Amino acid sequence: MRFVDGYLPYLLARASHLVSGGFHAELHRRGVPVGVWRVLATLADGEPFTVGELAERVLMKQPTLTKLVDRMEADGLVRRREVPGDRRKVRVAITARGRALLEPLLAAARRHEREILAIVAPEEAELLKRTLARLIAALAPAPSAGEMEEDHAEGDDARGKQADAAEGLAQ
Amino acid sequence: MRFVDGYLPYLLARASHLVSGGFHAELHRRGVPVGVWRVLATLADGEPFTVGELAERVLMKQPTLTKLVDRMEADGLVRRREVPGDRRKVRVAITARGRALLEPLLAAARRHEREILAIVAPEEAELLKRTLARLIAALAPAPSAGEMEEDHAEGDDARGKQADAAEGLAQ
DNA sequence: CAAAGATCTATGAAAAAGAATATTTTTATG
DNA sequence: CATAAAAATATTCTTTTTCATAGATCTTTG
Repeated sequence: MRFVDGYLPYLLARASHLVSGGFHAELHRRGVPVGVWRVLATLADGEPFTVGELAERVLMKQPTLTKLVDRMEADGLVRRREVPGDRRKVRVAITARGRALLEPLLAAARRHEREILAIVAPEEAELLKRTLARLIAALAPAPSAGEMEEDHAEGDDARGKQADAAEGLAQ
Repeated sequence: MRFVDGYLPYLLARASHLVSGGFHAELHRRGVPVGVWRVLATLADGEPFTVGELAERVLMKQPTLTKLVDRMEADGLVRRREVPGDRRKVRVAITARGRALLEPLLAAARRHEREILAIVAPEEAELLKRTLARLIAALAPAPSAGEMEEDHAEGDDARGKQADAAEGLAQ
């Protein structure tokens, strides 16, 4: 057996690549860049994120995301709003237009996920998700404990959200 | 819970990103681009691959890989050799120089993988790998049944090695 | 409280990736 | 067998990403 075939990082990378591949093809047909999808999906529930937080979540470098947000803002898909307490930060929120673009993509994504999940047994799928979540929790940078303020009054967007609990970070 | 937090493709992508992240930082310190590592690791056991096969395995587009191979060939890390039966194809093989660069990276990669595996229970880790392998097998393009000829006689390279790392690093 | 350091986003130049297509060789077809 | 279609790699041109750093604001501390 070749080295990479048993190497966890490679298995993860390849599985990720293949799993996302099908949906990315779908995005491509619709003319939606992958980054745009990822940003919109992350902002789906209406809670805005700062550029840094968002970059971390969409797995991009901060300058890359800044420029992507520039483009998306120009297209009216998201907008920047200032953060009350801290004028260095900027929060990125989805707009109604962004939501309109996102909606059918979300539906397609759910369909696609179902196809993927059909490949493995249901309990196995559950365990897979849990294990991945554990890896993520153990490796993701700790949210700096001040990230859970609640004050972003929605302007043009309706939404409710649910800032959730502090991360485990045991290990 | 946010949409993406339960969405398998995202869990895979983020876990992959975080898991590889630590090692990529190590590569960066050593001045080795990620693509170079991936190509060398894929060629580690000496078997050469055509550009297309290699691109599929290292998760790059073919033109991207062609250009990476150009650079690596210029650096003497790999070399192209023609394929006997088909003059369209080119096989990319690791060189002694490439192997020399790879060796310590492999050791570091094994160390890193051990750290990661320590996060989850051993049986869980095994199941994780198996599940990922199953997804990959189900989604990867079928090898066209003619890919398994054996004739790559090594020219300038010594073969067979086994740099395995000791290093505890349990946690 | 002023200065130094840290944090956050943006920017600019350089490198890499991507899309489309050219080129060469192989395979299939009438 | 000639020609059309397919396949594999390379190339060109454009867009995106990356690296390094600037600019601005916040935090710490002597």
